[in-house]
Amino acid sequence: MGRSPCCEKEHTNKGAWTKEEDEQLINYIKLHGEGCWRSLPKAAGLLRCGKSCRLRWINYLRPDLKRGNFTDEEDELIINLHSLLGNKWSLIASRLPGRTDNEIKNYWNTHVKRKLYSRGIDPQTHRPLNSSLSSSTVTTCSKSKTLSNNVGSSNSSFNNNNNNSELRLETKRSATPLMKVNGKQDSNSSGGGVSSDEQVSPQRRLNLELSIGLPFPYQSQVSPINLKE
DNA sequence: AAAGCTGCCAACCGCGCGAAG
DNA sequence: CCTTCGCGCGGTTGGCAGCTT
Repeated sequence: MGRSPCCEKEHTNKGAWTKEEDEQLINYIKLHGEGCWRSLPKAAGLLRCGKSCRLRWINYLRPDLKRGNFTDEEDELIINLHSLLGNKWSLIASRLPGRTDNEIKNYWNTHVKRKLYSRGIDPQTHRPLNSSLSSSTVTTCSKSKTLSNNVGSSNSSFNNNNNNSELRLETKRSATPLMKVNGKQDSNSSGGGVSSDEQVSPQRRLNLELSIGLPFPYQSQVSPINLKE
């Protein structure tokens, strides 16, 4: 339906970024800040689509990225947040400075799920596996790809299954431009989105007053999430 | 030593949303 | 209002590295 592709595909590179491309992108953003991703590649002399540039910057090149292993605290935080938010990786990432949604998503699919399974917890519902055995097949998948397909990806299954937790989320982007790191705002706030302590207007505060009646282990640790602390 | 398998992660894709015109 | 544009998100995939047989 007439949606034009995000970029002219003819003359754009795809796949892994080269060092040169990285440097070009970094240099350009240093000079001009983030934003206007669509026009950035041309301006920066990159044969990439804007989307690709944005992703590369956000997920890999940003100076404030932590990288390295997740700590146990981060693990638990991710689990708690996921129990509240489901697969809202960007929201979860906004609570973990220096971590990106992509990174957390990958980490969830590769490590955390397994960890939860080993604790006997269904990673989608955050309830004991027994209680959700009927709905979610606990396959001991031998392939990671099938694992992520089987267990991971369905957003809706989280929402549907999790009927015990009364989620009151305003996760619409209108209410949560959490990660708005676009040009105008500031180029510092590339800072993983959370640094936005500064100027979160009341309307823009994420209202995650979550009243939750989780049957399982996290309720004691769950506190209302409010991005402006 | 080689082949096959598994795990991981960077990057891509499609779509929804809000803003602008 | 309606349409178009651009951004950002979540899901998925390709390919490499490490491990096992």
